[in-house]
Amino acid sequence: MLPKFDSVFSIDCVIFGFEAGELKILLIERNEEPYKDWLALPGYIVEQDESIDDAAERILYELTGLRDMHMQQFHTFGEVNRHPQGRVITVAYYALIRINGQKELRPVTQYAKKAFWHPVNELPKLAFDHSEIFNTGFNKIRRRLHYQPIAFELLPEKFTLTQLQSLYETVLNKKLDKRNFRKKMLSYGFLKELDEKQKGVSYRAAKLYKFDKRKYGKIFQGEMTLA
Amino acid sequence: MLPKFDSVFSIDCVIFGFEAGELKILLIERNEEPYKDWLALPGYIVEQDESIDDAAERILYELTGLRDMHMQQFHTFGEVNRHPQGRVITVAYYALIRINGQKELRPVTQYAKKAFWHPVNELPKLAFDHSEIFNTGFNKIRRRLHYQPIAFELLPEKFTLTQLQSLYETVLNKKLDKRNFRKKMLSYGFLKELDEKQKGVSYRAAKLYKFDKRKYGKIFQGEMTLA
DNA sequence: AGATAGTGTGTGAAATTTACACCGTTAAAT
DNA sequence: ATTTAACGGTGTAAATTTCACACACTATCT
Repeated sequence: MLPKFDSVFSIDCVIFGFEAGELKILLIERNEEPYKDWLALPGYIVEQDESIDDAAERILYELTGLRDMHMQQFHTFGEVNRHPQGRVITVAYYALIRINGQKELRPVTQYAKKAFWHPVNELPKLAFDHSEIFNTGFNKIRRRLHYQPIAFELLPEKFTLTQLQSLYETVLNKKLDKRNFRKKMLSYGFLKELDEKQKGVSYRAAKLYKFDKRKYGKIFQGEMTLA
Repeated sequence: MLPKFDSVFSIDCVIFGFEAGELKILLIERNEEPYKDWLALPGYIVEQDESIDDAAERILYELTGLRDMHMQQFHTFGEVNRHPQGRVITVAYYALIRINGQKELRPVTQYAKKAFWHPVNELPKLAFDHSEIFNTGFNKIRRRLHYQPIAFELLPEKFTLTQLQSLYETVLNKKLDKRNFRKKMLSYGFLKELDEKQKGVSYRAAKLYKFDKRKYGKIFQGEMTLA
C-alpha cells in the first residue's frame, strides 16, 4: 500500500525543443510508484519554503539536469482524482529551449531513470493526466507564437529564414508562403542579418540571422502579431 | 497567535461587472483574521474532495451569494510569504457577469461581513496580494476582449451598440470610432437586431441587439478578432 | 558537365483598416 | 409651441495589409 497524502502541490513541466525540423518535448521515465516505468512529464512536489517558480526550476533540474530554463506557468490542474495517492494539485509550466547536442540530459535524483527528447507527434500514453497537460500546453504556445517572439527560443542563435519558417509551419501545422513570410518577418526590423552563411550543406548556403532582443523591445512593448 | 498551516490551496475570484458605464469588481469586507475588516477578493480554502473548479463556484457562493457563475482560472500565485499564516497557494479565477440590480449580494458564511461592487478605478489597498491578483486578471480580460466574446457577458441581454462600444472603450481604455465600430461589429453577423427599442431615455431611443451565441459558434470556432 | 536541392526575389489584386461630419429623433425645459 | 440638449444613425475615399503566385540563381556532388 502506498502512502496517502493530503494537499500536495506539484509542478509539471512541458519543455519544447526543435530539432531536425521536428518539435519535441522532454519526457522522463519514472523510477517510482505510482506509474513506475511509465513515461511522464518532468514533475515533482513543491517544498514548503520555495515559491512555485523556484520549485519549477529546481524540479526540472533534478529530473533532467537542465538548469536556468525560463519557464512560465500556463495552467493549474486540480481534479480530485488526478493522482492515485491523494489530493495533488499541479501547476504546469512550459519553456521553449534550444536542443544543442551539448547539453546532456542526466537526472540528478532517483525519481527518474532517464530524461530524453521525444517528438510531439506520436506521443505515447503518459502517466497521470500528463497527456492532457501536454495538450493544453501545446495549444498555449501555438497561440502565443502569434504574438510573442517565442520562436527564437527554440532556434539556435544563428538561423536561416527557412529554418524559422519551418518552425512556424511545424507549430502551426500549416504551410506558409515563402515570399510573404520572409517579407513580413524582415519588415518587423528585429532580425539582424549576419555576414555569415550556413555551412556544411550540399546546396547553396543561406544567410544567417540573429534575433535582436533589444530592437524587439523597442519596437513592441510586449505586443506583436506574427505570421 | 494565529494557527499555522501547511500546504493549503485556496481560490480567489476576480468578478467583473459593468454598470452605469463603469467597470466594477466584486469585493468583500473580511470578518476574520488576518486582515480582518480589510477589503479583499472573495476567496477561501479548497476542500479535499472538490475540484478547484467546483471549489471556485462554492467559495464565490458562500462569500457573495452569487451562484452558477462561469469562472475560468487565469493564474496561480505561489510566493512563499503571500499569506501570513503559512504556505497558501492560490488559484485565481475570473468571471464577467451582468450586474442586475435584482441579484442580491449576501454572504452565507461569517467569513465575510458583506460583499459589494466597487469601481475598478480608485481601488483601495486590498488584503494579502489581492491587488496584484486583480491587476493580473484585469490585464487578462483586456487581452481576451480582442478574441473572445466576453463583452456580452457583462452587458444586459438586450443592449445598444453604444453600450457595447462604451464597454470596449472602458476596458481597453481608449476611444473608438463610432462608425467603424458599428460597421465591424455588425459585419460579424452574430448580433441580432431586435424589434425593440431602448426605453426611459430622454433622447432618441436606440435599437436593441442581442448576442446570438449559436451564430457565433458557427462562424468562429473559438477564434475571432474584435475591435 | 549535368543533376540536385534549396536560396532569394516582386507585383498586382483583393481585403481590411482608418479617418472623418452631419442630419435626425426624442424628451425635457422654457 | 419652440427651443435645447443629448444621443442615434449613416457612407465614402485613401491608405495599409494581406494574399496569391513562378522562376532564375548558386553551391555541392557525381
